[in-house]
Amino acid sequence: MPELPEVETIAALLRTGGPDQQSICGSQVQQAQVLWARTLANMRPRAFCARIAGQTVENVARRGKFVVIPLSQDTLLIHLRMSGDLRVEAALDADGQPRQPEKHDRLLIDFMGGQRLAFNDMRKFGRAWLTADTREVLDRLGPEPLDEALNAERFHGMLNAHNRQLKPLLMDQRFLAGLGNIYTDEALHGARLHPLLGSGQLSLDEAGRLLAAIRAVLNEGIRRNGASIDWVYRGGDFQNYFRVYGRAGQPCLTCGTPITRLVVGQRGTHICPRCQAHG
DNA sequence: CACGTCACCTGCGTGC
DNA sequence: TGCACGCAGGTGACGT
Repeated sequence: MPELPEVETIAALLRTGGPDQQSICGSQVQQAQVLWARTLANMRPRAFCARIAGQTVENVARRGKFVVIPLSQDTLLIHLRMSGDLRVEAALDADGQPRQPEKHDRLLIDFMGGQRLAFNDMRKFGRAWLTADTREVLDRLGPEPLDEALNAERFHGMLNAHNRQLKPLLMDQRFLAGLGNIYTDEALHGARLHPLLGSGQLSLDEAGRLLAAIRAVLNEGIRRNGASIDWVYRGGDFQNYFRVYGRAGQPCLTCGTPITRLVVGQRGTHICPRCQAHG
């Protein structure tokens, strides 16, 4: 799934529009269709459709990996998990008939004025919440890695408050909001840190390096409109600039040593064994 | 508290 | 060709 840069790209496209689509801001919901009930995290389909109808989209933002869509009464929160995607299209086809859902569409929101927001999610892991109080969903998230209020000293303190394997800690959304498997591997390589290092052992210098590397990969991901892999989210090209992720056996772009793959916390993990020597 | 395992889902690539 | 298996950008519930 989309990690922070992909979610940011998707949210920005919905908020400001793009070459082939308009912004959804200011649009009023005409009706919704729920094609897979479990996509709704906190409501049943009938209640969701009744409650969202008539509300107007005020903005589209992001918090961690959540797409945050404030409406006139409630807020729609969407988490894309592994395979989710959001697209905007015309609600009616060329003949004026309601457009048929695409394969794996789970939720459709039609607006007055003829636009449709479609939540497509092959693996059905994605979730949507409609709530008047976003805190009940977002409260558990850690800080935003790109928030300037976070600095090396604070980050060092956060890391040292635990003694956990570095990679699973970075991917824990309660610790820091937005990193997933790809950007974590890329950031650890950028910081020359092994994913299994104990977070409690990092020095201030290492914490500062790690925070800078996290921001560098996230900012580059955003600048390139995210990564597009296989059938999941298309649009960005950051996948062409990975330095370790998916490159097992290929030379490290820094030192030439073959990249190796290991498993950390059940997730495929890619490192340069020379640049990221353990201990 | 930290870590491992499994569950939730569908689809693709690989090897027999 | 068929089929089993491993793998996939995430998260949460358990058990140890």
